[in-house]
Amino acid sequence: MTKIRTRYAPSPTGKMHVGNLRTALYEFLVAKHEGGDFMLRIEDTDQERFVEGAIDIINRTLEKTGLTHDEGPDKDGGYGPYVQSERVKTGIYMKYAKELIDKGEAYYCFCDKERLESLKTSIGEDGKEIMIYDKHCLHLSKEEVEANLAAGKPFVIRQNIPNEGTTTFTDELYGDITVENAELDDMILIKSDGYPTYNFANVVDDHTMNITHVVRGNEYISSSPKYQRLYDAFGWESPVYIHLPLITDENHKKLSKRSGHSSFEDLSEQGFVSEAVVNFIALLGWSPEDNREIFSLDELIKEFDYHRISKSPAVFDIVKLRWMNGEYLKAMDEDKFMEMAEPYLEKYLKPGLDRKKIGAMVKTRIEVFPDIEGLVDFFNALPEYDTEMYVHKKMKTTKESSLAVLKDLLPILEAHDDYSNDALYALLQNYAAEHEYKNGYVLWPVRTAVSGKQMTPAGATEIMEIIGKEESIARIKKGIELLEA
RNA sequence: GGCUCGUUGGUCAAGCGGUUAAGACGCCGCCCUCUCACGGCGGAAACAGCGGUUCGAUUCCGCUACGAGCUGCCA
Repeated sequence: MTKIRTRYAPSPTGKMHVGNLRTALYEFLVAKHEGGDFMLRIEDTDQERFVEGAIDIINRTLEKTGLTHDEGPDKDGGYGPYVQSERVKTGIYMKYAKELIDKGEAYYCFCDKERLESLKTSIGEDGKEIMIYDKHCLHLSKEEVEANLAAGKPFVIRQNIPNEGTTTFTDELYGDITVENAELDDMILIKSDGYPTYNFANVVDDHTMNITHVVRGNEYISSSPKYQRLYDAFGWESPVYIHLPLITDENHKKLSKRSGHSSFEDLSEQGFVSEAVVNFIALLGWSPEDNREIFSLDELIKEFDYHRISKSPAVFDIVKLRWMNGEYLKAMDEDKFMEMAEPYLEKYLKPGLDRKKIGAMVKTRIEVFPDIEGLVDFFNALPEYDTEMYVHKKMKTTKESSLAVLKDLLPILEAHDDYSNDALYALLQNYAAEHEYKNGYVLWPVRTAVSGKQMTPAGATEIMEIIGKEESIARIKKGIELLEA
């Protein structure tokens, strides 16, 4: 069996969309699962849409996600160049286009904008326009074509598709797909600027670069019959096609910038770790044989069987991604977690607080790093709070009981000097036992007083350990004051 | 409008003619517990509709509905 070769062929037009990232991931996995090669090819034939810096984003994203390519612009594997604009200079596309013209499978077209415009017909209420080229230039005589060319008249080269018959191609997931040739437009192969269209370049490149498996988004299914005709016209063996289902937003529409999490960069900024993102999108449209959900990239390579890719579109559920990210955070070793959490802790905590202790508290309680802010804010300063918080049914506490406990405890805590968690806990537990109170009966009011919050990432005594004796006493006094008011 | 593809709980999904139709997220309840979270246990919740084929359809076929994609000198 020949070695599998796949390619990720993005056009450098901006951020890395998660749909594109998933395509890249699947292409990578299809190849790596069988020990094949994964290649990066830059499709920049549309100079108008080219965005400066977009190639850097692609490279950076691929690197961060671990989708390392075996060949690409920066890694020659003997099939270069790997950037289409550079391939244009080699004349490869024009050469193959002319070959098609010789075979009668393509032809020069000199129609100008106005004529093309007149071919448009609008349909439906929304004023949508469609255009089917009428093969006008196909009927030009050889002499006319020569004359036009000699006169330097701008031209494009179109694919010649007959009006009769059908064309069939085979997708690994969707099976045979057949369309009437009459439905197929004579698409442009070479643009008037001499650049090939994606439609043409992709066929020429995939063949000349020896790509065995073409993995791409579902949106290409409609044009695949045209590509198939190109392969057939050249007499080339067509690659294995694997078309991927769409990823949509919660409204089942194409993921857009508006959703706020449509690109890998957005997600990184929102505090998601790349391993979780990769794991999550792997499961958007593919599932393993067993019920496992947490996969490292290496495990994905091992388990990935492209036959199990689904055919229906998937909604990008940010809530589940958050859960998965939380799983990654919990499983992360302490050092790495602290390293990644540090910038956030530093940002959200005032100096002097024990960031290491607080980081450990927060580890099982956050899903993404920015969640830290809302959990630790009370360490910096006691927030304003409602004394209703002292009332807790299960702890059997009321405002009165809380006030009594706090007043009772104040001198004890003032006299006590060891503000370590263990010592404080022993002290309070002891106090509760002496008075035959349940632990919660005394700990609830203390925790409320020192935090001013309904819920905290730590217990009363842990909080006191962090903020220290002076601040603890001050907050308890404040609590007494509020309760007495 | 035409063509193509799709349709299992709110979401991701297993299933590939006979099942009490998995599992996960989310939601709810209980337990654990110095609150919350973690963890453990349990619950509600689905085969789009209609016709075939078949002894038997979520699974196969057709139609309808709904959704999506394509219909660019964009990819």
